[in-house]
Amino acid sequence: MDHETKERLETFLTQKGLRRTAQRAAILEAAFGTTEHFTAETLLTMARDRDPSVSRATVYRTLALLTETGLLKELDLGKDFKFYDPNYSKHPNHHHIICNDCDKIVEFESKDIEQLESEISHKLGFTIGSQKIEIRGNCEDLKKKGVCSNQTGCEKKKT
Amino acid sequence: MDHETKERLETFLTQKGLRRTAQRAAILEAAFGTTEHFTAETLLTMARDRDPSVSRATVYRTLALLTETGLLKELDLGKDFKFYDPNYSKHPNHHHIICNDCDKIVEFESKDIEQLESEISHKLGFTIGSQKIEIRGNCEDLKKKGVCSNQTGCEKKKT
DNA sequence: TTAAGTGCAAACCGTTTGCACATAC
DNA sequence: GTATGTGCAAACGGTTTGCACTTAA
Repeated sequence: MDHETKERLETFLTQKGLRRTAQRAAILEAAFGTTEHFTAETLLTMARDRDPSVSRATVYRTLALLTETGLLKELDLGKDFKFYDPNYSKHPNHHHIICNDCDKIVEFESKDIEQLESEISHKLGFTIGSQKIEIRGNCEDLKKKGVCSNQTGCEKKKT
Repeated sequence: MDHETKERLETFLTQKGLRRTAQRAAILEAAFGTTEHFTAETLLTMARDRDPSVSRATVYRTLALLTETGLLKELDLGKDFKFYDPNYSKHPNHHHIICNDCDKIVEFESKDIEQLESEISHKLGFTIGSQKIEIRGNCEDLKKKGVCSNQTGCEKKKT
């Protein structure tokens, strides 16, 4: 976790008047110690690696705090559970391209597309709020290696 | 429901070897008798207006058949339930702009955006599959009239 | 006649919440 | 000391499913 992120998290705790608990520390380190997208369940696992006492309830409660402050972005990728994106506050305008084979997620930005969307919205009588683009396709790994690099990205289990 | 749609539904039933039941008829008429997006629950209500014997289970089972055949498009609009789009098979490349105030959904297409997305995907090493764009904003109704036209679009209740 | 379809109620599963206990301040 | 935070288990809500009954073909 870089220094800037650490500082942002400190500010977050202070401004909201939140207590520094061991569980919150473990969850924050887990969430922002990666640039990968994760689910509530994988975050629980990662946080428990740091502090086994972390409960599922606290993970969900902390996720709610982080998303409403904008430190995490909630993603709806068509699965029946949510993903969380720890890169959003640094790159608020990025979009996602997702591999259908291995669920690998790559981020991109495009001023051109944003401009076009803005024009279309205006023509349709809308004041634009947010834009979300999700491209699905196939990454090169399957073709090249016969298997994607990330086949294990989505399995989940309870404890 | 126009003649072309009717024909498509006939083909759908025949090709899948599905029986023509009163309940299916009611659900199909409800689903394709509108160009609006709907939820499973609103479809249940609409189908029951035609045949009160329709059950929630049959609605869900029929929705599964229609989406896997491509006659309906399942939409994930960030709510905790799914929307279904009956216009998709006629306009497979359209996207959505949604009013944050009233949940009004307007559809649009853009070859330019598709082209840009295609280029970006290629650069990132992806073979493009599908593209999904969701713009959120505010429609003009609230500003003009002080209220959106569609405030009742999303409430749901069980029976 | 009989396999496909249906309604009902229970199960499912990710997420939320009430409550009693623990703890940061 | 006390309000905030926590773990646990139960509740929640949209969706799915097992089962016995119905019905189209």
